[in-house]
Parts: sequence; C-alpha cells; structure tokens
Amino acid sequence: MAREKNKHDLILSSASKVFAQKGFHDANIIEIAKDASIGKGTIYEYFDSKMTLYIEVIKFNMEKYLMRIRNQVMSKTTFDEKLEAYINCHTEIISEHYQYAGLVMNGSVEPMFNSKNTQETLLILLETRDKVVQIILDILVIGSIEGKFKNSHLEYYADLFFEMLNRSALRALMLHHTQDKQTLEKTLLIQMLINGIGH
Amino acid sequence: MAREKNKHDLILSSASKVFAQKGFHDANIIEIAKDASIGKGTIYEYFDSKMTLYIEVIKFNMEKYLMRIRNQVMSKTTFDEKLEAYINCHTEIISEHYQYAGLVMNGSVEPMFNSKNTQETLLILLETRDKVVQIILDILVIGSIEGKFKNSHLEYYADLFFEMLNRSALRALMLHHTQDKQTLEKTLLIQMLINGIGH
Amino acid sequence: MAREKNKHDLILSSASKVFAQKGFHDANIIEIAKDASIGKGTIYEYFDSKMTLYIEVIKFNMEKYLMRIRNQVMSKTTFDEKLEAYINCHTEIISEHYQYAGLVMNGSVEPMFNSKNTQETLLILLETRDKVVQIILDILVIGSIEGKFKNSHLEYYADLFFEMLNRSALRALMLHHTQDKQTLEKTLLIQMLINGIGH
Amino acid sequence: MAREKNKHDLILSSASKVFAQKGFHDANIIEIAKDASIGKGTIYEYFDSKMTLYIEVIKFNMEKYLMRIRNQVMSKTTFDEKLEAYINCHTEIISEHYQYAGLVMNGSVEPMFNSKNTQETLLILLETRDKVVQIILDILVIGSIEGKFKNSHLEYYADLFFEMLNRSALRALMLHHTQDKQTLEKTLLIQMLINGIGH
DNA sequence: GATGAATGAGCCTTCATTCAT
DNA sequence: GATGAATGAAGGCTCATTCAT
Repeated sequence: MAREKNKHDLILSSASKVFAQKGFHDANIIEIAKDASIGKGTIYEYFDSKMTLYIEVIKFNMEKYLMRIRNQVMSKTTFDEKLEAYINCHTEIISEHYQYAGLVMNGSVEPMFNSKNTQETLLILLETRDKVVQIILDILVIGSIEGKFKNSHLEYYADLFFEMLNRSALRALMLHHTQDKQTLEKTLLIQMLINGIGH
Repeated sequence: MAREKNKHDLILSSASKVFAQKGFHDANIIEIAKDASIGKGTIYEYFDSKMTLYIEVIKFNMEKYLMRIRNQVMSKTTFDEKLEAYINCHTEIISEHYQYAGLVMNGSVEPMFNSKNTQETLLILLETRDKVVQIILDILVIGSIEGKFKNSHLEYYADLFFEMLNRSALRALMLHHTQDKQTLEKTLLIQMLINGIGH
Repeated sequence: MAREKNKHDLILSSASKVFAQKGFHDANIIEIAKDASIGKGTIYEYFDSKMTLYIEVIKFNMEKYLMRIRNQVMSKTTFDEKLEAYINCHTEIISEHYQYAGLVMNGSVEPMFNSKNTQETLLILLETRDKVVQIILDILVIGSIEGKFKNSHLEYYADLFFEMLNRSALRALMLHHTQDKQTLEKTLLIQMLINGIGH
Repeated sequence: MAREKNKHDLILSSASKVFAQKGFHDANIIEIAKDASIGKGTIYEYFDSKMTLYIEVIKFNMEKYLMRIRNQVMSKTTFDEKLEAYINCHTEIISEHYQYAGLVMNGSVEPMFNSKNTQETLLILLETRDKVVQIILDILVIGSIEGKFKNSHLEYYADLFFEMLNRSALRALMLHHTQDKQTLEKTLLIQMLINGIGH
C-alpha cells in the first residue's frame, strides 16, 4: 500500500480503502493506521479528526475521479468516441472504487445527517456532479453539431444522461453482469437515449 | 404516535422514523423507545438486536412501498394513466420517506458492509426492486400493445425506466425543484424515454 | 465502602476518596468505579462527566464539613467551650479528609484554571469559607460579651482566626506533630490571639 | 522571552510561566517549547521528563523567592523595618508569582500525590518554609531584644507569624483588596500579633 | 546539540444489551 | 409482559516521550 508517497497521501489512501469497505462509522482509526502501517497518533498529525479525514477522502477521490474522466474524454474528438470514452472510463472507476464513484450519484453521505460537516461534504459532491454533467453536456453539444439530434433541452438531457450512464454502470457491477451483457446494455442504452424505445 | 397498533408495529413505526432521520448508527435505541413511549427493554422483547430491528424496518417499508405502488397502478388501465400513476405515487412516497424509497435505488445499506446481515438486507432490496421493475414491465407491455412502441428488449427498458423515473423523483426532491420544474421534467423524461432526444 | 446508601451517594463517597488521594487529573473513572464496586458506565448514569462529579464531590464535602462544625459549636455555650469545640472539630475533619478541608483555605481548585467549571467550584469554596468565618465571628462576639476582649474589628479578626486555626490544624497534620505538641500549640495559639505575643 | 540566558534557564523560565498559568496537568510540553521558542525535543535534552522539569521549576522559584526575601530583610536593621520589609517583599512576590509563593504555604503540590516525586518536591517546600521561618525568627529575636515583647516560645510564634503574614498577603490578592484595605489589614495584623485582640 | 515527526499508552465517554424486579 | 438500572466493550483523541536526521 505504501510506495513512495508522503504520509498525508498515504493516510488518505488507506482511509479511502477502509472507509469504502466499512463506511464511516464502522471504520475505525486504528484499522486505517494499521493499513497504512503507521501509528494511530500519526493520523492526527495530518488530520484534525476522523470526520475531517473522511471529508478529505471524499475530496481526494472526487478530484481523482474528475481528472480521469476529463483526460479520457478530451483525448477523443467525435461524439461517439467521447461518449464511449466517458462510459468506459466511468465503468472502470466504478468497478475500482464503486463506493466513492457512487457517492456522486447518490448525493448522500453517511455520517451526521444535517450537520455542518455533512453540508460541506454534500457541497463537494454536488460540485463534482455539476462538473461531470458539464462534461457530458459538452459531449451532447458536439453530437448536436454533428447533427445526431436537435439542440433543445440539452442541459436537462445532460443531467439525465449522467444519471442513466452512471446507474447503468453501477447496476452492471452490482448485479455482476457478464461482459457481453454489459456491452449489449451499453449499446441499447445509447440507442434508447438517442432514439427512444419507440424505434 | 401510537393509536391502536400492537407493540411490534408500534416499535417498527418509531424505529422507521428515527432510522430515517438519523441513519443506522446515529439512531439510538433509547430514542426509538422514547418515540414509541415505551421502555428500552421492551424493544428487546420484540426484536433481537438493533440490527435485526433495522432489517425489519426495511422489510416493513419495502412491503408498504410495494403495496402502495401496486394499488395505484392497478387502479388505472391505459399506458399513459398507469405510467403517470406510477410516477406520482413514487414521487409521493419519496417525499414522505425518501430515505427508504431511496434504498431501493441505491441498492446499498449503511451498516456493516459485507456482513451476513447486510447480505440479507440487500436481498430484500433487490427483490423489491425486481417486483417494482416487473410492475413497470407490465406497464410497458400495455404501451407496446397500445402500439406506442415496438416490443423488443422491454425487460431491459423496464429496468432503465425504473432507474430513471426514480432518479428523477429523488433528484427533484433533493434539489428542491419547484412544482413547475418537476412537471416539465416529468414530461421531458417520458418524451425522451419514448422518442429519444433525437426528436 | 458500600453500606446502605443509594448509588448516587455511594459514587460520591468513592469519588471523594479517590479524588482526595490522587487529585482530579490523576484520578480516573475506572478507579472510582472499582472503589464503589460498580461498572464504569454506572457513574455516567448519575453524573454527566468527570468534571461534574468532581464539583459535586466538593459540594458534598463542603456541606458535610459545615454541618459538623455547626453542630459541634452550637452544642456549647461559652466562648472558651465554643472555640475549643471549633478547633477540635476542625482538627478532626482535617485529619480525616484533609484534602477537602484544606480546599476551603487554599481557595484554589486544581482542574482547568479559569474555566467556567472552576469558577463555579471556587464560588462554592468561597461561600463555605464565608459561612465558617461567620461561625467564628459569632464565637468572637460571645467572647466580647463575656468581656474577654474589646469589640472592634471583630469581622477582621474572625477572618484571621479562621486562617490561623485552620493553618495550625493543617500544619500539625502535615508535620506529624505529637498529641502533646498539638495541645501546646492550641493553647499558645489561643493565648496569642487574645493577648498577643507581648504577654 | 529569551535575552541572553542559557537554554536550561530559558526553559525553566518558560516552564515556570506556563505551569503557573495552567497547572501541571494542563500545561503542555509543546506550549512550554513554543513559549521558549525552541523545539519540543530540546526540552528533553535538558530535563528528563515533564515531572522533573516541574520539580526543577519549583526549586528554581523557591531559590529566587528566598534570595529576594533575604536581601530585603537584611537591608534593614530595626524590628519594625525588617518586619515591614518582609511583608512588602512577600506581598510583591505573591502578586507576581502567586502560584509558586503560595506553594510554600499550601505545602501541597498538584501532581501525583504520595508519589516519590511529590515527596521530593514536598521536601523542597518544607525546607524553603523552614528557611523563611528562620528569617522571621531572626526578626522576632530582634524585636525581643528591642523589648517589644518577652522572649518565650519565639520559634512557635515565628511559625505562626509566617502563616499569618503569608495568608494575609495571599488573601488580599485573591479577594482583590484595595491598597487602603491592605494597609489597614497589615497594621491590624501586626498589632494583633503583638498585642492580641484584647487590647 | 537541536529538532519535530512518529508513536501508543491511557482516558473519557457512549450505547447496545442484559436481567432482576 | 414491561421496565430501566447496570454494565463494559469499544473507539476517538491527547500528549509525553523517543529517535532518526
């Protein structure tokens, strides 16, 4: 788990792993410390509290998630390529860290409902969500320019696409779909999004 | 809170309320007992543990949720009516108990990831989900019979409809959409599902 | 340690003992619980926190201390008898619980200097001190009536008597004076207070 | 804070300040280090432990306290002058470092009652006390030579004078007496000590 | 010698669960 | 059956102390 990072990121990485496996409450500081092969106290040298650490973990993962999506999508040029890049990238991320990627969609965080800390975390999630939706909107605009579909309510559709693509990926993971089934679903999904189920 | 229920259901009802407000970990047995105006110990006469109670609460709510959806949808006959009935009913339920209704979609439960208890709970959620998807499939079949769209991959589309309709409702709630915006989105959503964004 | 008290007073009694031996910081809840032969958690059924318990212990002891002094002094009638009763009673109390009796004089409490809690505790100590000084003043007034000395600045002398009598008792204890030496000192002290060292 | 001291005394000085403000337990090594503008580890180059440092601080202050008293008293010649010098000097010291000066009288140290360390500290306090009492005894002997009062039990009275003069000063500080009230009390106290309250 | 990052023992407090009444 | 007093395991966090640099 270690490699050559600084302690701060090492802790973040272990915390990310443990929080993902156990959730905020069932994760405990000792386990995170053990995973990072450091002492309990060291965590408190870098983070004020368990809650703070949790928030930082979320920020950390959202950052990584956004970066990866952006890089993949930007490396393509056409609507079809970009959309596929997005879907593939997202599916990958979800299968690696599905807890955190899922957070963007669920828009909910486990600990301390309605507390200030939760509000801060929610804000991060919503901001990340907005940024991803913007990426999809950019893709849709390209599709529109390519004449794939007409250009109305694209903001709304970007939102919906986001939900559906994510849901589809997450569900595939949870229901342990085969590779074939996933590919079929992906095709059907895109076809339906563009043409509706009427065609 | 009580009226004339038996203690078992009274506890279930209070627990449902408190778990929804606080989540599994932040909810206390004592608070549930107070809400039900009974003694702490009494809860253990009816439920083995906090975890068991939580699972029962989920079962209880899934049952209620399914029942309500079924009743509403069955009371209508055409595709349009049934779909609208489904959407309205679901939106209502979500705004009343969005924590629990949300569970069906998130397919995740807070406490003790990967434990036996969680597996049991997940099973309940997946079963409920399957039953709701079946209801939607029934609606789609009627739409297909009505000639609204062709009859292929309907099982898959039912699944997708479910995700999208739920997501849409949940998001409307979370983002505090106005009534007007909700109505517009609902219309756009159905239009897109049937016709795609190309039209 | 137990006898037949209610739990509240049992805890207070054990806490009094342990706090006296170790001071606030070095005393720990577990030891107090063990001394009272109860579980750690039980203490928190009766007291909100370690700090609260500490304050209650002080109140408890001040109460007992005042009561005892009052009873002893009231049971006598002449100046000489009352003064001796006061001295004897105080000496006894100090040798039994010298930490707490000492507090009245030191006017200082160990934990959290300048915090709200400390302020509250200080107030209790000062109030107790005022009440004891009043008892001594009453004794002095009787002495004055008896013609033992003239009646001026008695309030001030009551204050000084208090300090000196207490100090004398406390020092005797700390320096492990013999009974004889204590008796001699007591006599000398009273003599000096009344006649000064000039006679 | 530093000026030109060696590190050892610099630490002692900062520790003295912080211990006085917070008490032994609530004072942190890190705070002492910050006050001295040095690293935490450096303290352990000069002192074995927090406890050792605390003891050294007490020794340090007792030394300073004795020195000052001695210098002031020696600079005078008559009983009246010496006594006043003592009182004034002590009052000054107490208002500057009342925590430490108070220790001599209280004869108690906060941390670890009954431990070996505390015993060592107590010894220092008692030795200091003895030395101060000796100073007062010297003053009384001069008074006796001057014919102010007869020469019996002076050792005992020296002890009592010490207690009373100190108490008076400490109480004046704690109860925030005005300058006038302090002067009055000082006069009354000396008068009573010499003549008793009967005159 | 000076430093401060790292450590882990220790402590307060919570809360699910038990059980005598 | 109903209760709530009693319990103690568990966990977050602090801080004196160490030691590699």
